[in-house]
Amino acid sequence: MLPFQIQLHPGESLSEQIVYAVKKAIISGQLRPGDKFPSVRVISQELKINPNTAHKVVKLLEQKGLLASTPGIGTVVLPLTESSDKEKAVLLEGEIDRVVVEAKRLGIHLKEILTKIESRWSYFQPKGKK
Amino acid sequence: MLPFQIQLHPGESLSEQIVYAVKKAIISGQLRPGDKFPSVRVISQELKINPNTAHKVVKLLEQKGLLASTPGIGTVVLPLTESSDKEKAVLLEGEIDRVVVEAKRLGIHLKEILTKIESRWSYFQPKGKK
DNA sequence: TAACTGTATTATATGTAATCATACAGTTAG
DNA sequence: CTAACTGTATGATTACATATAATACAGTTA
Repeated sequence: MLPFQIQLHPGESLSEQIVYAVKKAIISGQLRPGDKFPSVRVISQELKINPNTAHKVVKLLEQKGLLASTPGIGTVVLPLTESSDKEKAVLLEGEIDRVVVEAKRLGIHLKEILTKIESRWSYFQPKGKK
Repeated sequence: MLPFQIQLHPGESLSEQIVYAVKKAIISGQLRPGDKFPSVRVISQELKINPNTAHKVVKLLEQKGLLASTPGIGTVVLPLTESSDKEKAVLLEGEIDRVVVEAKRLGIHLKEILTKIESRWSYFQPKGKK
């Protein structure tokens, strides 16, 4: 059993979908700093994907600073780090604009968006489990 | 001169980039309901892209209900329509989650996100021009 | 009629994603 | 030491989406 949930959708990039699922698991506390991350081979077997694709996922998440790999040992989950202002700016200008543009297109009101953001924020809030 | 601004970035889908630029122009009031939309051939010349790609853009925007095309006549901008609850749900579950997940990963606070959303909301607000 | 519109077709080049198959080197339990 | 696990690297292949290219056709309008 993998330490994150994922339901693969056809048409989208496999690796991107998995990367996103792992991100969710980490920020929601399902995967905690220090936790052992499943090996490339285990992931490929569980998800029935090619080991190369699984390795690509781990490599991407390592580049983003979410995981750390050591040859011969394995991969572990890193603590969430405060990001630079530049990284923040990229997010704020990119992802947020996308939400705002789509919301306006669909005729959704500002208040509705703000409420939903807060709602999802709580949804992903780590619970103190275990 | 095209009625929308765009600066093409390499690596991303041409058509998707243009579709997004047009969306921005419409929701910000740069393109208004009833306005004539440039022809496939004009777009292809101005942006130096293939007519087929330009046509694909128009077709996509028509499917999403932003434009309406009539053979022999041309293409016009449609008014923004209230969307169904299903469309809203898709946005809210998809794009919003993406923002929330990324924000949490980068260690940004909820308040910061809400403030930025409001800020961008005003930024795209149509001004009463002309 | 001429010049504009949207639309359709077929072919081609390109880039990327994912697979398959191997291989190598570091670590660790037995 | 050996076996079995780790991450990592490489090359070949398949599949698919994107964008281009070159035409062609039909409706509209001055």
